[in-house]
Amino acid sequence: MFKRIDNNIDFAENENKISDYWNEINAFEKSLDIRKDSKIFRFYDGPPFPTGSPHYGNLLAGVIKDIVPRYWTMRGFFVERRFGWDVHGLPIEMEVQKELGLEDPQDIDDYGIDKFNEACRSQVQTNTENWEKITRKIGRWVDFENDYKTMDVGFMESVWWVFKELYDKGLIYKDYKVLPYSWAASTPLSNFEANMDYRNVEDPSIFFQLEARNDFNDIRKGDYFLVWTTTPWCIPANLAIAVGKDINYSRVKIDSQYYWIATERLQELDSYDYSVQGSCDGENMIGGEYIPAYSEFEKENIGKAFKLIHSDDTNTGSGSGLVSQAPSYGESDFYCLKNAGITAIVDPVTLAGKFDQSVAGLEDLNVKDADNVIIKQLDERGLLFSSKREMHSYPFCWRTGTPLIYKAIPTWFVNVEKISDRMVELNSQTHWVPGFIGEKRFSNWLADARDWAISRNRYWGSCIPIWINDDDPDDIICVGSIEQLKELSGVEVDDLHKHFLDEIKIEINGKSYTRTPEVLDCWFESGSMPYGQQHYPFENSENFMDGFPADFIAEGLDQTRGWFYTLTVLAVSLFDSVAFKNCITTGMILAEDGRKMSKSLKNYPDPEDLLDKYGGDSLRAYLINSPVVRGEPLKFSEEGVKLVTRNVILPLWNSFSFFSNYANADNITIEELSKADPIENRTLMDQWIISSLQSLIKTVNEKMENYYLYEVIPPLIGFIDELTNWYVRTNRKRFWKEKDVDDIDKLNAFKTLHEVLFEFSKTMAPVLPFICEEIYQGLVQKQNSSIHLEDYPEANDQIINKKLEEQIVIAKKIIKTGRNIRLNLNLPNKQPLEKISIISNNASLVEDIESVKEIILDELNLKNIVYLSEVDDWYRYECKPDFSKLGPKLGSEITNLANFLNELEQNEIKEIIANNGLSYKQNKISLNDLDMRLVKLEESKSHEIIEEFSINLDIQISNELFYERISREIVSIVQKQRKDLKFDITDRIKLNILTDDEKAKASFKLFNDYIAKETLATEINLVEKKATNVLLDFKLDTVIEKT
RNA sequence: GGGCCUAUAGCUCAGCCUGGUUAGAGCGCAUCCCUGAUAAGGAUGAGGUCGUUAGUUCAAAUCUAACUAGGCCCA
Repeated sequence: MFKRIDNNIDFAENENKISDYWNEINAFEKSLDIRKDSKIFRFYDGPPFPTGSPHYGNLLAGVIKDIVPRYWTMRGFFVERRFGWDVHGLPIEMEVQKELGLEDPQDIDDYGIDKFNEACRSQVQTNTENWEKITRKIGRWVDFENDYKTMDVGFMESVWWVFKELYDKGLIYKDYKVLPYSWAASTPLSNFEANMDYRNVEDPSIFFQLEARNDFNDIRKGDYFLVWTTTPWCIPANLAIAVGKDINYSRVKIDSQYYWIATERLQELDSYDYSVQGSCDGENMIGGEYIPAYSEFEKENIGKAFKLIHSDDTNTGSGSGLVSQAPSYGESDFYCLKNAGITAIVDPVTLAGKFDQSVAGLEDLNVKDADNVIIKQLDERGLLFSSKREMHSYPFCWRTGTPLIYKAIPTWFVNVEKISDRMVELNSQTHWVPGFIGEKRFSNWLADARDWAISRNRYWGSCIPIWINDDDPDDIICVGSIEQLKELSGVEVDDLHKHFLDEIKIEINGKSYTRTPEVLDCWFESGSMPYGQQHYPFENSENFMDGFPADFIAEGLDQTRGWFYTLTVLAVSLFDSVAFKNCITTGMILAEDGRKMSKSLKNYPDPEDLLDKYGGDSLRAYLINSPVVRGEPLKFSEEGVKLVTRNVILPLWNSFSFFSNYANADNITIEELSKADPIENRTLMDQWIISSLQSLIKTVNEKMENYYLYEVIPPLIGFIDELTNWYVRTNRKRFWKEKDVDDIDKLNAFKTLHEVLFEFSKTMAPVLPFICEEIYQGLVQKQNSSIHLEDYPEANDQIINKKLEEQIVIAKKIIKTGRNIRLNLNLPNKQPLEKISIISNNASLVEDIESVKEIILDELNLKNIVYLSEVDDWYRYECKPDFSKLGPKLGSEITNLANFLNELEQNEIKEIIANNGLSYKQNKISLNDLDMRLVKLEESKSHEIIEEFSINLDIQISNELFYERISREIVSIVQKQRKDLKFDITDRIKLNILTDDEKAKASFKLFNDYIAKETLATEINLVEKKATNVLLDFKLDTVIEKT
């Protein structure tokens, strides 16, 4: 027995029940178990940071990472889905620091690194619960028990292996790198982190003057270079001045002094009385020497530094065209000096962001506080030319909120530049969706890749496994496993965190080695996840390659520089291979106002609340049917989620509840359904909906196999519309026919709908796992079953009937136009009409329409279709060139042709049609190259053109037709009454019709059987009486009661 | 400063790759119809200098260039 379904379903609550059911029967485990020996489809879960609760971007990624694995599982693959956690790194450390009230690294050292790291470990565990809850609510099946965390000892050991492999290949080196540096967190940051908090702040903008040491080309000894900077604190470490070799510079006289400034920046001197004494290009100045503002580092670097050098970054948009260069404090400065052959570097600033003791007057000053002191010192030395303050955008530490500085830090690098060409080459093997992400954005990024700084001066992370000789910094040992560490040090550890390793010394031949203190960038770990999650190569080494590279990964656009990149760098370095074969990249989800979603602005609905309101399926459908799956941004709107619920989920549910309720009412069982006719003996509509579904399945499989999710969802949703608005609506009557009248047709209808719902919910199951499960359960009624254990449907070409599908398209057009005619003439559909004329001389069209005749008659409430071939009585032709076809052939001549065609007479056009074309100025033009349009001869509301033919509705209403109208109105009234009185759909009634109108009585006489049948009236009486309710142009009452 | 993406109806977006003379949908709005599957459905209508400018072309929303604005990533 099929169940009675309450239409007022609460989707969220229902989903919760389904989740429980899945847990009960271990559906997820089972779906993996039954595929255990199948071919492997390898999926990598991109590890999220478990800080805060998941946002819509995480949910979107989760949805895609659910749809694709569900699909391939149903296609018969074994798809392991292990949840991954990226638990190391600054975010967690900062959370813990805040909780423990530890402000800076000194505090952490005092508190104890061991206690601090253990606090981080337990913080991770508390944060993960939220994720599990929401993951369940969006219906994602993923293994939380057999998850991997980057802090697992196995994972960390694999990271060591990765590191050592790279080290052995010569891809790891140590150098200075100028990095965004947070003095408060006492650590260099990634550029990514540095970009997270740019603020507009006021900083000094000063011109200072440095004296030329010697004559050099056009430069005279004693001339001053006007140098510009917005970071005065860098001046003590200044080692060069950058000019642009193609920029023109002027030698200017003010009073008795000579200054050099870019010619285009002379406006800076407008308030001075100056005269230009000469000029030359920067090219000629390169190599000139000057006397630095601070003498502290002069001696050791004189001759090597304090020179004019070229920089591409010099411009004349602001400043003076001469830029102060301090290689320790600016990345471009660092590279400019390197390119100019200057290797000197000085750095008087400590890791705490304060000056050390080397510069007089600046001792222990924070760099930002030093700005003013330095300006004063310059002034005292007569070197300050001018000073003001300017607003500009400056990076701040995203965690501590203090300004970042740039600083040369001893850093461990991966030599990415060495492999970047190979990365680009290999990347072409990966199938990116959408394509432009991989072909353009990611490929460009790989081509321009810079070496990757992988060390962090922090605590909670994988450790760099390098031990350095205490007496010789060039003598280092890279350790690749716990076993090797034991051999070298005699200590066996079962945890590889910093507080377990820092104490371990390696002694060899009387030499003592100590571990380098840095930890690894946590991106190094996320890039290592293919190996880490398997504890490769310490375990799983035999079958590792079965699942590498991944068949599929998915993340947001932001990960092109993150996870996608680190996976690629490491896979190319280790195996000369891509890390993933298929990658779906999603766009960013913005708030409805188009800005970033921001917790403080509260410009978006809370994900959990939203899920509780609309359910996971709705959110899934909304996200997956949006621009994000094409890599474009989505402005998230709750209204959009609501609309999807209404337009997709509800109609689907309604078509199921329709089936189930009527099957229940008629006691139809699954066994009985099997007695239905084979498809080819069922009605055209039955064959049509089945054929449409098979065509859909074909398309869906094609698109899914290529990961084009955004081309899958629209056809799926389109089918729901076909099913509910065409199939169910046009076939309703067959379902509620009385028993014993036409049982086999009824059974066929039920069987068809059952079949279609069954196949369709399987097709839709990866996308909408909850509602499809619920429908499936209702349809199959099998204990411990789940739709997600089924095989995915594959199209059966035998039952695809393209011709029929096209015929229905024509029928739909006729029905639509017919309804329009009724609307314009104020002829409601309840009024039956005698006939419709199809006006065409195309025999095959007549044939097509004839085969779907019944549908048209039914939908338009007509008695007959007639075919008229005297088209001249109805419409004429207008003829234009088909520009897209003839344009390339004729060129400018096409305008003349258009004019020529426009002036043709009807008989001339007909001749063209008869000749199947014409010749025009030596060009043969076939009928196909022309654009024929039909135009009505007379203005008529009942006659309309439909592309290549026209229809005319007979609008004469005979008495008989009007009586029939009345009977339909009566049925409608009674049905409404039944509904208002909350009668069950199966309740039989006694019906009294009260009226004294002659037409109504006539109608009753003719149609009382019809009325009785439609309203399930077992008894029906006409009572001659004055009535009160107005019906059409008379009065009539109906009274019903249950029998 | 660089790379990539976006700009089309009041709002959200198709169409652009492959140029073709009537630029489409959904929502919203207005009017109407239908309803014993309906937190529904259907129809009709109003609503567009296709971001700006220049170019290529017989023909530009579509191709090219520059510009403007926004986004993402990088510097």
